[in-house]
Amino acid sequence: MMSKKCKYAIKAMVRLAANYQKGSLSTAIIAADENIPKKFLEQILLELKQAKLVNSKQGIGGGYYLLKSPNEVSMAELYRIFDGPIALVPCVSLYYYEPCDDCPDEAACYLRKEMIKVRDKTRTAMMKATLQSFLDNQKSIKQQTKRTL
Amino acid sequence: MMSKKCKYAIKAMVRLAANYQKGSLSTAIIAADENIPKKFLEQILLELKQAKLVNSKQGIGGGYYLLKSPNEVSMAELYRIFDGPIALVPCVSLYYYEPCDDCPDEAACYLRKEMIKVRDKTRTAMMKATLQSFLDNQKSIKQQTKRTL
DNA sequence: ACATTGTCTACCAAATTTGTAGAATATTAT
DNA sequence: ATAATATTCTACAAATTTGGTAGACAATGT
Repeated sequence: MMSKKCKYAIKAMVRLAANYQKGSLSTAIIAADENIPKKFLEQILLELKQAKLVNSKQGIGGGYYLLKSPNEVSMAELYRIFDGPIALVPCVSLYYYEPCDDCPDEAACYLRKEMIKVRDKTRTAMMKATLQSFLDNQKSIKQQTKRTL
Repeated sequence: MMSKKCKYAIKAMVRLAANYQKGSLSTAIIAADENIPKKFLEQILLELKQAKLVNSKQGIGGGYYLLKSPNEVSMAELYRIFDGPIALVPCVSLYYYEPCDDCPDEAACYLRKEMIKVRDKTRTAMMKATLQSFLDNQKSIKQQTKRTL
């Protein structure tokens, strides 16, 4: 499971993506719109700034804005920032590699091959899930509810 | 990431799979072979028994043995027992469904579609990773080290 | 000057993880 | 019978992670 922090980050990023190149959004607005505790969201947005995914402006009319195009930011990237490795075991992680402490000889590990397969499938799917794809979903959902009215 | 408990469970199950229909193995032996804290492993094996994946015999010569064929038990099943949902968010979990508490209207959630895709890819890969596939890996690794000698 | 908004650090409660401890129970060999 | 072996069951606990809150401070626009 993904942490709430990570899910909040995704929702905040989608909100910023919807506002891409249209100025900045305040934490308060994003928090209210997306149902995220404001003070918690502040920390999250700071981390996103450190990761160079967003930038901010202080003062009245200030807030956060996306630095990259919505199709350049994926769930995989956000997951790694907030929840760490996508891999199920550290010894097959691409970005957070560590030897497993219960594993005396990595080359002899009969788990790795399947762990790598799982990682790759998950990773690919998570990389395909870009902010843009979320925006597209949002749009098509809105279209659908409009039709049913 | 997978919990250590789950990883231990997989290793223990592979060990039992290697001994399938050849009698029972004691906790002590499995713990020593697979580098798992014995007392912790006891708890794990009890949970596996409750899940009807293994059975046990007490007393001298006793221990645990696999109830199902090695190709009938997958990593997906073990993951669910020890780490819960494979899905990244509760609202797309097949076995542990729950509404997300930050989500007012599930039908309007623009995250679900991609979350379902990720879940399905991960799930499929985890279901393909059966105890038998681990045994096969183990065998081919042993063959390989034999050739390099 | 003042209201607004982000920045930074510290703190905190609850849950989860990763075990350990020990007594009780069942089984088997002698 | 009894000793040895092995599972069963319950409780406990330290360390880490999660999901936040609080408050002082800094920057910015009007």
